[in-house]
Amino acid sequence: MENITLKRMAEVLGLSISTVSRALKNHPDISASTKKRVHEIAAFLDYEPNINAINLRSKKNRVLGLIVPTISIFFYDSFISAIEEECRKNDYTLLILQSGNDPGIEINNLSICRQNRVSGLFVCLATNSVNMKAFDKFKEADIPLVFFDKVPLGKGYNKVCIPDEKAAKLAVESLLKKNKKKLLAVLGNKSHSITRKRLQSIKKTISSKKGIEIFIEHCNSHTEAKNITRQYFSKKTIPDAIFCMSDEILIGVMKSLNELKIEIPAQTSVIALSDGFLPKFYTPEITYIETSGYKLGKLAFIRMLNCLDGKVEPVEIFTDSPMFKGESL
Amino acid sequence: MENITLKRMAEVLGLSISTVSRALKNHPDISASTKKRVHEIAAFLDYEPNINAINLRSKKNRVLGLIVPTISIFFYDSFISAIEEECRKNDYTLLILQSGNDPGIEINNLSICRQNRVSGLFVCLATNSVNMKAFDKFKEADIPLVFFDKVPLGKGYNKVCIPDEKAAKLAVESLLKKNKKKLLAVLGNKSHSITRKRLQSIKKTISSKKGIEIFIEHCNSHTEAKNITRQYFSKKTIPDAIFCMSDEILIGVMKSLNELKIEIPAQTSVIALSDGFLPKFYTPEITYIETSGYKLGKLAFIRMLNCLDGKVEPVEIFTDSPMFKGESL
DNA sequence: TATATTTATGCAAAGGTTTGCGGAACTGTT
DNA sequence: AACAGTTCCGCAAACCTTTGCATAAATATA
Repeated sequence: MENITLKRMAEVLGLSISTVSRALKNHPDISASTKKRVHEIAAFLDYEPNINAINLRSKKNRVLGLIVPTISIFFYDSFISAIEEECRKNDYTLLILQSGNDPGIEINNLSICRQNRVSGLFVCLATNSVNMKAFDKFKEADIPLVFFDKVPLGKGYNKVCIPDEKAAKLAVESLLKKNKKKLLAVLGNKSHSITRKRLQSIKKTISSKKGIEIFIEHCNSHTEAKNITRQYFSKKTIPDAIFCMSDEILIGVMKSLNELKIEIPAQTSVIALSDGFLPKFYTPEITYIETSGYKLGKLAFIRMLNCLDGKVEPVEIFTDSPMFKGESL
Repeated sequence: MENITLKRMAEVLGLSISTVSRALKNHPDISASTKKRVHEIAAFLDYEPNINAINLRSKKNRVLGLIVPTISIFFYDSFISAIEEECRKNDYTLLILQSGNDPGIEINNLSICRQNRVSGLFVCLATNSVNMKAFDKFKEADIPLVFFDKVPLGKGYNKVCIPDEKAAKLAVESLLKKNKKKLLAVLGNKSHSITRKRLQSIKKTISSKKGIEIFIEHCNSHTEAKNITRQYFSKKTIPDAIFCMSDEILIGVMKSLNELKIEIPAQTSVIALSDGFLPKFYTPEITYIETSGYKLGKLAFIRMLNCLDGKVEPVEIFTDSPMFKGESL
């Protein structure tokens, strides 16, 4: 089926292309009657402007890139969901790419983004991304970069983050308030910025109190989290509280506790940083500090719009992270 | 920063645009030495072809659309993950849009897809989509449509599906084999094609057996599933098995069973159709028939490529759906 | 040496849209 | 009747790439 273009409609109506174009945009130069005719034929023929021509002409692509380790994991999916919503509302097209946590693929994805002339880019770094050179090229090209979740170290980047320190502090304080003395903290990959921040905050919060024993463990998957938990809870004296850094870790931890028939909170308390979906499906429901991918997405998008508007000074901003009380403390 | 174009490189090298273009594509007309010079400068300047110009010129967009009720839910996220992988491998750009189960937004999304001149479109219908007219326009325009999961009724569409009948049958048979007599089947929205198919298969499977009691319930969320389950399990005589049509339902059902401290499988058995992620995190692990979004995505993509290759006769194809045994029967 | 062939490159058009500028055709003013 | 001011519309260029065709230079053939 032939594509409907301005040219085609111009022919049909006996007008010039420019007149048709202006009529569709309600340009004041065009008479009301002509506008009416043009709009009618456009509706009748289901005219849709060719976005490639528009982009080419305007040298601006209303496309935003989004690079994420994987789509199908808690947090990222809700982040993406928020970004998609906003893109749709703001007439942006969203180009989603997965890195699979592979820095090589990540570089490739950046190339795809440049080919697609993205106007801006959301990035959650792969675990081992350390060389920021490929990202810096975007900055040089004045393409805004907004990092989220796994963000780079340096000062010169836009970062939209969970308030890691605050959230971890809140969680640990809640445990201390319940007089817990022997804590197990299960954290994610050491090299992640979020892991470092959360760990640091935990240590700092503990340090002001006396007589608290804490075990710090790192893991890369729910399976590892499960195994670690089993080790600790197969002993005679078990921790009286567990801090889970993420949903993925919570899953592993809970699996172990359930298998070992550890009663929550009678034998041990559980608190997690979580997107909020999972904790409600355990019994008892798990108390958690919300780390909402959806909220983070909304925030990241606002920051992106600001960047696109010219506010390019890199900033670091945070979502709120309220506590939701379950029955697990 | 100025954009690097063929023209720019041609100026730098003192060549014509066409020569540069051909050199980059290793056209035999161009001398080896010229090719070398061109490739070098292209690499040096980080040249990336302008995809809009290419698309405009070729009248073909390597863009695939994907419309889904929501990204952040089991099954869809893994479906999307599979599609993204394949798009990346095959040099397609993926345009993901959420309908929020709203037929109005769905129509809008179709319009966005047409603006973006998608070459093909994956669709999971919104709950209440009944008017296929907007979709049929794509068929008229020879833009392949591949429906998945929630598919339309008629014959004339490509459908990539879970083998609903087979999977439901397998699940129910497993329950019957364990001598279960009083079944609760919790299903999703009545108007979904998948619900109808699964229900029909359940009834048929039961009908050949004598003395089986079955309760059919429909719901639209895990909350509803939870409430329904509570009703059934607060009575004196409780069902001795539950069939959960999806992960979302499984979540609600399990929440109720856990709250009521119903022992699985001692007091009641549980079986589900599931993407496979959740069942492993319950204790005991839930036996499930796999309905893999990831596999479905891979299959859908293959079908899409075939369509784009000209094999346009609409077909209905199915993934496999093996059973994974947990301890819940 | 004159002609035919090969090799290497350039010209120009097309794809669809936007927009500055110019220009008819009118309306209204002296 | 001569002029200025409106109103409405069209021309053409630009955005970047690809590609059929033409052309110039170099080589081979007679």
